[in-house]
Amino acid sequence: MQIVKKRATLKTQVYDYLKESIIMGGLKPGERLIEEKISEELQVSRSPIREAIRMLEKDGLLLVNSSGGVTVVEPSIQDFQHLYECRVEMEPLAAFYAAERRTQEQIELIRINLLQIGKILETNDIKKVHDANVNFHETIISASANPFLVSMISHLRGVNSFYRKSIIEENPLHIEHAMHDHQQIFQAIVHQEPEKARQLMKAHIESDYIQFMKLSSKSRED
Amino acid sequence: MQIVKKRATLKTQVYDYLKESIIMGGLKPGERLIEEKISEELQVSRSPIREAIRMLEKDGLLLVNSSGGVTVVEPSIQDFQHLYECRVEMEPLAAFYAAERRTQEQIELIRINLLQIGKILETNDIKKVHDANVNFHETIISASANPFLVSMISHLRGVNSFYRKSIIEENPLHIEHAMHDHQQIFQAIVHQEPEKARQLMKAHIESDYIQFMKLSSKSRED
DNA sequence: TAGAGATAAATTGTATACAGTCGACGAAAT
DNA sequence: ATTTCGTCGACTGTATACAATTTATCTCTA
Repeated sequence: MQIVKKRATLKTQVYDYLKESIIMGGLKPGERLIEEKISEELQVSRSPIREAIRMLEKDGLLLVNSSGGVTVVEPSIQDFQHLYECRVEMEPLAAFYAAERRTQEQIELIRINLLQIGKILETNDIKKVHDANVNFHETIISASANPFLVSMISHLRGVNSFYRKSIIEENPLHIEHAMHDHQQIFQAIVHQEPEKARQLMKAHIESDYIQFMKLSSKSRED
Repeated sequence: MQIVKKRATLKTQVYDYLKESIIMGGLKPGERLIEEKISEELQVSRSPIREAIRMLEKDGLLLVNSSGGVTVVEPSIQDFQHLYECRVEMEPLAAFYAAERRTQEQIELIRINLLQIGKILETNDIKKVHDANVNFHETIISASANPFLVSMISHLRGVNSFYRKSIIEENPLHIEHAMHDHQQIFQAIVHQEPEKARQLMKAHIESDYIQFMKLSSKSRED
């Protein structure tokens, strides 16, 4: 383990900053990024900025149009459908391997996470509940101990976060329901029941998807 | 559809060149890339090279070590195992959606591809057989009409190609077997039987995996 | 007024210069 | 001989300058 943190390079910092901005909504879908503007804003030359942009492009968060300009992606309903078609297979797969390979520490991490969610629920702090939920999923994914799976799912979840800010997670009923799912998935992982973990996770993601489709069709009626 | 090809920028050309070199083996696993060297070799400044490197890094083909230098990834047997754990779920998923969504043109593409393989087989040109096989898979993946699936699988297949150059595909029995699988998968897609296509593809990839594991364990004994 | 060119402004693409960092090599000290 | 510092060379990181393109603006014409 490295004790002294490696000095972060500018390109890394710019990358993190832009990614955060996109996911948190500071940069809106469809918005164009101007290298010079970012350069002024962050007091950094264009070189590291351009490298960060190339990375975000590969992450699927930025889109280059034919004439070189880059814009924040604008996921369509169709995109979300495609996203879920992937998530609904891959996260259960991660749960499967997590059940096989999880370490004792990882079990503890999840246990603590679940306890936290319980407490946070009482405070009604939606943002924190959401973060804790994301944390639950990420811990399981990383417990799958498959780097490809980890990277692909985090890619999906990155794009996914465009809608995560929306109302879905604020639906109290949905949260209760999710909590219950999480508990069950946790048990399957603790007891090393891969197939069960997979199926529970699949049902969980599917219910998330249905929830999303309901809300998005409702918002289109408005 | 854009008729006139967008003038390729240098960063794109460098990216393509390096990617090709890595996949084709001109750049060997573990080999370090020196920006200045590439710059001289291609007569291009370091700026576009650096951008290309950032992209290849995200593709999982290059690895940055802690002190900044980049090297070509050296996939371990474990990596291939992880790779297959993903492929064995995702390519069948692609076959599933391909069976649902394939267009008439795509069916024709696959049909032609299968005919070609038949002819090429007689000539014993291993390289061409291999290319045609890759083509078969790629057509199906793109027929799934899910951009996330397409991008993730092509990512996997990119890394996968490190071993594709090996003997596996040169095993004549394996080729015959693969041909048979391909025919069946094609039929399922033509008749729009998603679940059947999925299962056939799964069996197909699994047999590929078993083949690979056999060969790799054999080569370790040598 | 709409449209076609012609300019100018904005923005990206590429090259180059220079600063900072890491590692190898070697000399001095023990 | 081994260790410890320097020092030098090789690279990478970042800034800046300039070229090439694209986009906006303006003017002229029909």
